[in-house]
Amino acid sequence: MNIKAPRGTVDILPKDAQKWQFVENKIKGICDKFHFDEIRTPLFEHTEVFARGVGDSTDIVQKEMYTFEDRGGRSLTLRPEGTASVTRAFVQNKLYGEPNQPVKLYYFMQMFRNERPQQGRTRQFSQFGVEVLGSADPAIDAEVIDLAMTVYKSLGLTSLKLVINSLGDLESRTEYRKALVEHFTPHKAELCQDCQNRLDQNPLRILDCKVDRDHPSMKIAPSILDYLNDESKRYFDQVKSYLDAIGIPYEVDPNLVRGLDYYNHTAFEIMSEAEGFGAITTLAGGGRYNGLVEQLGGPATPGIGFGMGLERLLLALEAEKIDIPVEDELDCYLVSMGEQSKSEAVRIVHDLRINGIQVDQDYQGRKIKAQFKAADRYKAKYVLVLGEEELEKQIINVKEMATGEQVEVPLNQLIDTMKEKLLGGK
RNA sequence: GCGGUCGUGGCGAAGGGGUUAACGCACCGGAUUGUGGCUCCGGCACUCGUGGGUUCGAUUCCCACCGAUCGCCCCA
Repeated sequence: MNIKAPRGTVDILPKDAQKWQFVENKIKGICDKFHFDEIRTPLFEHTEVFARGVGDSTDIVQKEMYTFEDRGGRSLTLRPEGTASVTRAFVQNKLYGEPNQPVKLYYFMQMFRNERPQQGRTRQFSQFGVEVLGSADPAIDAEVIDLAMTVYKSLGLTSLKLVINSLGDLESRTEYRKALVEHFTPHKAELCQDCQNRLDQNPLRILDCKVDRDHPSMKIAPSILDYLNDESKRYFDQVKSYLDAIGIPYEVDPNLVRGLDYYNHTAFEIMSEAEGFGAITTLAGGGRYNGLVEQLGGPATPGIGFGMGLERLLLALEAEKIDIPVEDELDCYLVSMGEQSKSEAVRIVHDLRINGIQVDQDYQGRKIKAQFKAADRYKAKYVLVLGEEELEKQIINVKEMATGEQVEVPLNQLIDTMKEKLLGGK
């Protein structure tokens, strides 16, 4: 039997799980302020959802999906990203018919992509994401970006860079695509294999190719910004002016095209510039996808969202040396000895717990001294000592570990006493 | 899919062809027959990722494979 977790998957052990909880709770609090509601969708979808939603020409669909057949011969795929799934749910459940529009959703979901793992990239990973469906107001674009930035800032990150671009509407994009094909075709033979394919399938993606980055034709390639029609240009300007109004600095990068097919108008990416961060610096990416709902069979509905990598968020926190508070103290530890005290100990532990007191005891058959050592290791604030003597007198010894002071408490007053000490009498 | 580095106890880590594989941390027991954090003493790897080869003999040398990790393409 292979007892190792599959490549590209990791266990999140208790110490780290606390960090995850902290981060998740923080983010949920922010989503609440922004008035977003949570959505949860299935771990897998019919393969077409991603093939059509994400786009056939993308790396995700072409080589990274975990696709399998179920027993009925249906092709299913573990979700590689959130937007297509959420949009499918939006269409299927007719959320476009809800009175409250736009529909503002957030999610915490596991994603799966079959890639070679490295720092900040695993085959199963976690994303926090947001999708707003039903509004084409540039102010909501700014709000979505604001939400992402607020998450990072509230956790204490400072070395961030927001990059934005506009891919324009369908008309602008079509014009631009034509111009790019014209521009690159004479150089086709000099481009990398990937880019030669991209020229036919998705010429925009040539722009963010790292291999051909320094090719002379790249530097003089037409810019999308020159091909935006008036409406697209106005939309982009408004998004930028709202960002200015909020006070979020950004950098416009005409080469930022994003990997997925469904984007138009606003595209953005947030990167970490922290020292010692790995080779992968993208923390979050997103954009507007006004045609996606229709593509998945719903009524024409604009949408915008982003996906934020949580593993990368935690890496960024580490890189900026931001400590996440980890709760590692224990209110009480009960030390008992002797057969008779054991059943009394079991009862006391139960009673304390249902009265709101955190307490644990020994289950290893340890001696007194070792039980105290354990209590010390657990950073117990109080040790409750129960032995034959105490039992006989119907009392229990309560020792405060920090001071070493120990007092006798009648058994029937233990709960009140501990509530008093730990919960301030509440 | 491709390239670099690495693979010795729970963790960190030394070593090097030859009777018992350092050391540190952690853990367990004792000194202290019912009280922690300090100290001292003791215990804790049928064995050095797996398989094969060289050799009288390999954890140490060679090969293959597997795994981890970092990087490339791309992305969260």
